[in-house]
Amino acid sequence: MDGREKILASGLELFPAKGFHGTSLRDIVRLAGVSKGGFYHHFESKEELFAAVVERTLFAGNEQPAAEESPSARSAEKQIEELFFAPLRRARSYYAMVFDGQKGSEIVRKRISEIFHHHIETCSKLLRQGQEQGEVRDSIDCDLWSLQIVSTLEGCFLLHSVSPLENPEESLRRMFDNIWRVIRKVDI
Amino acid sequence: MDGREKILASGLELFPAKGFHGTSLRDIVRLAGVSKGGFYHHFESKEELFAAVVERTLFAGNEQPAAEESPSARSAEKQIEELFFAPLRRARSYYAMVFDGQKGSEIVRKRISEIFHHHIETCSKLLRQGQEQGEVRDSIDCDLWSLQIVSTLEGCFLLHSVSPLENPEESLRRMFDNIWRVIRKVDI
Amino acid sequence: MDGREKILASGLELFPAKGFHGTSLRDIVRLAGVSKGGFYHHFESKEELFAAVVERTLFAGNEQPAAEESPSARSAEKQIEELFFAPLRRARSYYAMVFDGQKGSEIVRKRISEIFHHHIETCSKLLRQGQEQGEVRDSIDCDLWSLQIVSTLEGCFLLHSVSPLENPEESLRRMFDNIWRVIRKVDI
Amino acid sequence: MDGREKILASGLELFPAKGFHGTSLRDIVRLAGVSKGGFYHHFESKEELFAAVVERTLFAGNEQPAAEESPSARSAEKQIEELFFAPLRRARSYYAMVFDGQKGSEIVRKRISEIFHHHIETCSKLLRQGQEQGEVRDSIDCDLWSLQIVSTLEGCFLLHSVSPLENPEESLRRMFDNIWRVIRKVDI
DNA sequence: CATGAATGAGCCTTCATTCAT
DNA sequence: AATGAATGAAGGCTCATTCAT
Repeated sequence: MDGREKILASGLELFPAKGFHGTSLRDIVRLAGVSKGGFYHHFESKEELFAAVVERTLFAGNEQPAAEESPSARSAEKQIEELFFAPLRRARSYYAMVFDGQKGSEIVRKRISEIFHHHIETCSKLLRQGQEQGEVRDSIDCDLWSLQIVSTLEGCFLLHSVSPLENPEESLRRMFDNIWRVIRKVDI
Repeated sequence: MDGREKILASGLELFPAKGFHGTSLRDIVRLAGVSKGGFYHHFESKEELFAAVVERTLFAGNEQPAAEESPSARSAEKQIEELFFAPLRRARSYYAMVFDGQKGSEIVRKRISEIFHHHIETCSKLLRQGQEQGEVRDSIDCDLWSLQIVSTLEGCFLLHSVSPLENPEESLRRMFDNIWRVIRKVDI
Repeated sequence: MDGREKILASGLELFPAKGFHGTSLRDIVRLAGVSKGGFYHHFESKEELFAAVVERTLFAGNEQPAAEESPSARSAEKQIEELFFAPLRRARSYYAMVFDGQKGSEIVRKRISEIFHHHIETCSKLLRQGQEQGEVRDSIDCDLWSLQIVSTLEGCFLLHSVSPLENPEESLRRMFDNIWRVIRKVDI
Repeated sequence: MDGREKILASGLELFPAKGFHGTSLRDIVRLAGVSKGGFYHHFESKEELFAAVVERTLFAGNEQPAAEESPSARSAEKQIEELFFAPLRRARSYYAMVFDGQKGSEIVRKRISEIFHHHIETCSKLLRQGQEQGEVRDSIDCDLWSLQIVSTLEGCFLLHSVSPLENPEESLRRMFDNIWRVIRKVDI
């Protein structure tokens, strides 16, 4: 493993664990066993290393499905599943890396966690109310659908925040409709 | 508007725009028109202000639906919609605030944006392939459902990263099933 | 107990425990249960309070012997003993208060402690060597006299540092002679 | 003289003159002619430099006697004298450095000085009273022995305050006895 | 008498980056 | 290619003190 690779490995370990700002160059070069000069020999800046680490984290191991151009024999479902299930473990690393605001701040992390839970529980309760009032199908698992609704919305907000969607409100509304078409008691 | 309120207003403006680490106390107190000492008279730390700003951003204006205990006359759908659509605008602020890693780093921001787009497009392409092969309903909007799939997964990862779900893989798989039950050509 | 007295009591508690610089006005007024304004109503500055606390610590309870002018019936030994033994307990408070340099600095405190011990042990060892070589009386307790020698010297340095003696080297040498006249094997 | 040495030299000059808290890093690096970053390249903290300076002040030049293991030809008296007289000049630096409480506070310094003098004078007066009443040998120099008594006690308090003695009262009493055995008129 | 919000200079420390060797 | 001493701006935060109320 040469210098560049050792530095990348350090980044892969430190950024997810401590975030961008929580990781100093000193940490990186110490773990990698290179000098500061050595670091700048391989990377232009700390940021460049971070970008490289994000890249590896999100992509490592699933470039193949994307590259596939010809209609595949495998089902779309299978392929999509593969495309997204593989990153599950990497995903936490990724968010940990990028969600820098909460690092080192138990106060903030806890508060955000509480807020998310509050959303999920409120939604779940409303779904159960809907069941009681004959608006929502009795057969659905309110906790699961609550998670699904909140996940969808949070995910959409997230995507929109990183790179603006053209018409986020419209998109959200249509995704919302998709969900309600399934869980509403009287199908249209 | 007294000192504390002016500081909060500054935080509400600066954190979403420049992230936690990108916003210095100097920026905050200058904008608020108070002294550094004044800041620490009202808040214990920069972090405490950040937590307060996160709170306001995510909660301001929609505590009411949660508080409602008695079965409401309004439909669950309507209420859930209200619960989550109101925060749409605030949400971007929120993610911008918390997604600190990308602040001040155009390289990284762009790369993450590219990666998300790549996911969405790959998924969309696979859905179209599925339509061609008779696996996926012809009537669905592949772009919308691709966005919905990616949003759901990203949102779930996000929730899991902030506060671990009990069985994230199982939950993800069941949400995935929910989706495929709708878009698969042959209903079960 | 009025305001001034409550503040003094706080100082008496905090300065010995945390030193001058380790004790903030905030600590003082909080413990005393007065406002900052209240503090400055009773004392001109933090320093003035410190001086008042030093005063009380070193003098409380033994002004009497000093005031006594007429030849007393009690023996000088008894009186000197009373003069200096009473402050034993206060003394630690006093030094703790004034030895500010080591507060909050375990490194420094430990090092100084080591150095003192090293002095005492070295001296003790030399005395024992002296006994073996017939220079020092066999009957003396080397550990005790080592402590006595070091105490005398440290104390002299200390006095000299706070307010310069006229001829410290001469004084030290004569005190040293006083000691050796007692412990040397062959009395002159 | 390299960076580290220049910084140490600055510490050796500034800490004794202005105390730990009275000396700012700015002072140190300015005098040493290095940058703040440079300082932290050589020392972990201001405290570490302080510890290093204490070390040099108290030990420079007299490690040798301590190292000597084999019975020496020189007399114990000579060696002890060397061990402790050398530090006389350094001692003032040392106490000045560590007695931070009085720095910048003429009020306090003066008061402490007064108190010490008061002790010495009171003791001297009592000794003279003892001479008049036939309790104390006429031949002793009351001023010198007063200084010796106060030095011994202050030194003992000091040692005890920095690192507690096992039985300070007992030790004090025995040292006191040692002194009185010499100065009391009627030997027992 | 008493309050406590406000001050702002100053504190120690960290940081990514540079460059002579 | 590699080193690591040096940089110095900027960081968050504390402090004794003041003063309008």
